[in-house]
Amino acid sequence: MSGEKSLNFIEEIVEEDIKEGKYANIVTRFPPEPNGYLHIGHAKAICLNFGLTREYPGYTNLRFDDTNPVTEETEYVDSIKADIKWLGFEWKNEHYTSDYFEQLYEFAVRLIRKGLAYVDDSTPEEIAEGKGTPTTPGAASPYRERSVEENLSLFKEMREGKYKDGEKVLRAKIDLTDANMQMRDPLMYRIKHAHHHRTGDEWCIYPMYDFAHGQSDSIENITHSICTLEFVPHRPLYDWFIDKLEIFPSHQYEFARLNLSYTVMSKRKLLQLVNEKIVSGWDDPRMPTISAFRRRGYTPESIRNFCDRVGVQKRENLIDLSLLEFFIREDMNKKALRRMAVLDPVKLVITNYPEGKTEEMETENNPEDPAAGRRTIPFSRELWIEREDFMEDPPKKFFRLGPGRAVRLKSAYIIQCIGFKKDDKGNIAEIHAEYLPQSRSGHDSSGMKVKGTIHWLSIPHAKKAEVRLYDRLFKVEDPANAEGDFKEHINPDSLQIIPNAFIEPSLANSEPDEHFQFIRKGYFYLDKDSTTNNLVFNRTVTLKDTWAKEKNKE
RNA sequence: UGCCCGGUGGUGUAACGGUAGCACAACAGAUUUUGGUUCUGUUUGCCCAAGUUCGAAUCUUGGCCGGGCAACCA
Repeated sequence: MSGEKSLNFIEEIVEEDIKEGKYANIVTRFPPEPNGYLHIGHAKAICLNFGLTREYPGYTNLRFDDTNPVTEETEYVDSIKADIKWLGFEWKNEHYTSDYFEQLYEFAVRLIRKGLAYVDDSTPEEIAEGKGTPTTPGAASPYRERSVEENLSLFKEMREGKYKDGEKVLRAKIDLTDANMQMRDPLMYRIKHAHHHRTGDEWCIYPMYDFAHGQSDSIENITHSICTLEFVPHRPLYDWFIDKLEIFPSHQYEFARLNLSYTVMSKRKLLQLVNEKIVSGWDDPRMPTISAFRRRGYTPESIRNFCDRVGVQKRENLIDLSLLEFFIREDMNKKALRRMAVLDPVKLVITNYPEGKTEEMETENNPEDPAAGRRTIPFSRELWIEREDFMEDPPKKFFRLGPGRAVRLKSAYIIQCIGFKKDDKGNIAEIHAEYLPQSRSGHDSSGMKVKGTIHWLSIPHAKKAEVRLYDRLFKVEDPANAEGDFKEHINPDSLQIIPNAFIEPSLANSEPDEHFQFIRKGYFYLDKDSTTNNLVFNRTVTLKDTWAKEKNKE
């Protein structure tokens, strides 16, 4: 295989189907339930489904699987559409399973007529008991042998609202002894006197997912119906419905869902984090949702590249968070404008620099992209530098400031530390240094070489901003499968707010959608909480930090 | 204990009977006015056992291990 891209197993199937002439065009669909926000796991499914119809002739539908009115809301419909578009994909048709309710009802009637479905008055407990266990066969319900006529009229009455929630259900009549639990007379319809986000109060019976999903695929002529592994045992049931109903044979293929380390991926758990206010909302930048990644400063490209790289397979997986971080760093390195910001300031006084003097220092916006241009930054006698860039008693490998040590101020002068002051509590309050006038950036005739370069801001010129630093939401790699409740593993330091960070003047006019690198600190993105008077920056991701590793070795 | 799915370096993912490769991570070095970027190099792997074959990660059989299935959820 010389340089050819290797295909995943679904692409292989599609390619084979097209080659054999089974289909001239393929149709796929992305079928979210509007009961939560989309997460990075959905992104994988989106890239797969929409990606397939980019590579091969055909199209992809968006279908909202809205068969459970109790949990579904229009807010979720809107967020899902926005997220798919943001990721860069377009659907051909927008459908809702609820659009097929009448058709599905008719399908159910058809099965009753064939003697393949019956109304059951049993309680949920009785039905559960009647299903048996994986190792013991189930037993028939006493209502299993009702006549077609009786079933027809009872089902009609169910629809008409004659019964209360839970009083009756419609079940498929298959085989209570099947080794596959899904085939033991599964429920097709249940009664729910609930308001539906689209059909309102028109219906009081709703189809189960298992009776809606496959048929909806069939109605839309979906050729390759792609879903996750947990539905593998359901496939024989879908095939059974298709066979008995004699409708378009859509085929289901299953892949392993994406798991990401240090987070959770189930909508139920994410909803808990939102409802219990552990995070500020579905788009809290610590969440693994698409809207959270967007807010945090991730780009569609980075997420698509990530999804490409993780591949499509049937084995369980737990992807390293560092892989996702690699892709956003890769993208940001090309795009982000470099800026100076001091997050934890300490004052530096250049004692031999004239008081009141200001110089404009020129510097590049992005060393990786000359087209990004250059800008100037004001320099003066008193500067903010990062507290961690000074050590009173530094080790040999510390290439920053310490008594007697010299560093380059990025795009400005080389300075040498000549002393420092402490406050009452023993904290460093002020650092004193002298600069080398001949060492000005771009005009350096000092002949001096220094090992380190640090960032800085002129105190009289610096502006303030709020900066939010995020870390992984959980302390353990796989919180969902860790000992105890997943919430016990929340990382208490996942959010650090710096209300008064300093930023360079040019940053004061930041526009939304601009990505920045705060030099030596990481990539940052303007948060939606920003106002003209109070800019808020989210840290998208840190830079790789080999010094941090070096420090940890001790 | 029934049925189904799956096991390739630390994590992902290739190989389609013919030299186990790629990415991330890790480690070492070079370059660097970001301890970033870039570049170079290194470590680490076919779940086990039999069989078929000149040759097996790949095919067969048996084991072992992991996951899923018994919601009026999807």
